[in-house]
Amino acid sequence: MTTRRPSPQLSEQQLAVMRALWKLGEASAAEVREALDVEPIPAPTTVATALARLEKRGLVAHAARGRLFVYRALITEEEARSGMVRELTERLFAGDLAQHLDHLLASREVRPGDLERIRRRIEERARELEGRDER
Amino acid sequence: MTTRRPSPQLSEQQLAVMRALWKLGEASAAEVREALDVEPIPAPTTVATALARLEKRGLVAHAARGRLFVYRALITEEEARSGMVRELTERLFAGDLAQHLDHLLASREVRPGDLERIRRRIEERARELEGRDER
DNA sequence: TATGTAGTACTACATACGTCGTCGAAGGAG
DNA sequence: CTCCTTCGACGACGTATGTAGTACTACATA
Repeated sequence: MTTRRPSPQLSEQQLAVMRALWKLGEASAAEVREALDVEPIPAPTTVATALARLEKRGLVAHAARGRLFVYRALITEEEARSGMVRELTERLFAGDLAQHLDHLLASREVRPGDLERIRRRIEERARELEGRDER
Repeated sequence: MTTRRPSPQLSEQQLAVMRALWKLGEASAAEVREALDVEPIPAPTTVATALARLEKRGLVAHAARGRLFVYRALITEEEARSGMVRELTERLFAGDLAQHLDHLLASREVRPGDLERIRRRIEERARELEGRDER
């Protein structure tokens, strides 16, 4: 079911915060800050602000543990990824997944190994879709 | 070499303006506005502001034709697309193209027809990458 | 009990963007 | 020559975001 989900557009900094939460599960602002993989490490208040804003957007939530706030992500990494990728497909390829795939395959950085890997994926996918997806 | 290109992150509205320019080649702000595929159609000044800001970012340029400004895109649609897709691959898949492809193939919206199409694409690509030194 | 510390809340400032209103100059219509 | 229309220049306002200082508060400790 397609639950109403907040828009998944995340900036690099916001993604960094979410990644920390995905990794840690639950964490205080300070712990998130420790786990951030960015440089320079922002001030503690910066991280707190980022978390508060993400909460306002409905992407994270917090619970009070004593007077410490413990945050957790409300969407999974996979959901965030899917949303952002879908958004790009929408924007750039009018929602046409195949065009998006085409574009990637045409890109300069494709290596022969990638093709092999994708071939296998396609066969897997084809088998998956065979028995199930008829309407 | 990789010429320093302006960051390709474009919002939906900015993309709409760029699309108009790509379609028209050269156009005044009013012509761009006419060609915009958005609703509601923004005020003329809104389009002018958008163009001015895109120019500040180095994505478009203008020349005076009489007292009218004629704008043109400084990047191609393909360049914009590539930049934005690359950026997403970077952000979400640590730059790993194959992972990005995997993700698309795993997506719910893949249809059997897409797979066929991609299969052919892959074979083309494979031939291209192989016969590199003899063309 | 007096304080220092830690942690959230609030405020602030800058940039980017979507959206326009208004002003002023430059031409065209009379 | 005067008035109206047109178009760029500028400024404005609201939201989102990155970044952080300051204020307030509650707990631990001397």
